Amino acid sequence: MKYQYTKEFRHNLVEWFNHEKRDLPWRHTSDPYKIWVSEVMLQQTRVDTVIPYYNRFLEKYPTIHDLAYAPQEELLKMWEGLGYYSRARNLQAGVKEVVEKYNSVVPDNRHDISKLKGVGPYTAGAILSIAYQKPEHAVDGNVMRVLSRVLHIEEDIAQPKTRRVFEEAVEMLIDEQHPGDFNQALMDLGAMICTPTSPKCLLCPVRDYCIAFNEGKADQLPVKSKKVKTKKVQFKVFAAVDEEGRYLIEKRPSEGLLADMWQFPMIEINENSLSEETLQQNYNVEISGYIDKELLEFKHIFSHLTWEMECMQVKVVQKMDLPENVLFLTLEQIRTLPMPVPMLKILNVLN
DNA sequence: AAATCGTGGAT
DNA sequence: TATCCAAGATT
Repeated sequence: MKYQYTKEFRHNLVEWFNHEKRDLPWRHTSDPYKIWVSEVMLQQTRVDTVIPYYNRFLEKYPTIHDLAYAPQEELLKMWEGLGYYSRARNLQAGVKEVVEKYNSVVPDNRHDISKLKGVGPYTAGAILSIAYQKPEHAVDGNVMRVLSRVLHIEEDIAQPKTRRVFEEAVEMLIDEQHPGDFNQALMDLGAMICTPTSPKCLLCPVRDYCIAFNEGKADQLPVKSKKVKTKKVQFKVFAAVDEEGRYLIEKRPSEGLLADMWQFPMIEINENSLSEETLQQNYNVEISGYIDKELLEFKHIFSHLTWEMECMQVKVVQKMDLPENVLFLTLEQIRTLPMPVPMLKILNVLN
């Protein structure tokens, strides 16, 4: 874009934002901690999904100190259903570092803030520009889509190295007087006008400066390579209840998928062995009978894999030594533990 | 660089 | 039903 147009572009964009921006909870604060929480929750997550989580979370943890020393189990319960649970643990680790190393003041420069757990290039720029009015780029999917059209950039936005192209574009265009509004304006424009499909170009405040619109190519951008489809894994899941109504429950490992979340025991279906036998061996219990062999059947789709679950309710007899991270608990107790959505589905069909 | 890491809504 | 995808970060 020619330099004499950049001034009009940023003015029209920010002016549009001032009139049309959405009223969102995190837009009623300038507390860097609260901005931080919102930005982490919003990573790969829709605004409508985040809003109730954000409100509950900040009611529970009003200050950075409240979050820094919260019990991890409680923290994960607050995050339950939001997904990408490492975000919660990284956020707490980052917050704790700010409390202990920076005297509870969130750093106001990219060098320091980028070292915090869970704070990548986008989140760093978002906090710096929105909370501290620093002229820093904050390039997310919206920004890449909008600018790929405005500037007619055809690089594959699925390629990691492409982000730098858009960061440089923002550095050229950004309103240094209102950097937070400018960055949020690009994102709101992407969410409300310059949408992935059927962009509302006739309502766009910057269509005069949009190369793709003026060439009738808005719907052909951005260029994004496709991803592979999910792999399928089949499990037998056991609601294994003892004579006192307590269920076998286990905590997942602290790394990898659904880290530190609790689940009913699940055995990957194997051609060569019975899942019931594996359950008894792995958990050192004895199945004494079936209550419901077809309690529930469903599939749960993650971003990169699909779980096909066949759930059954069985009677079990406890033995002496349970493995680590395995407990027998009542349903009431289990409901206080953080569980992933597929396990909540099973919990919901038990009395 | 490419995989991993959740969930629910839209098309 | 299938696919995409939404304010990404980590490894």
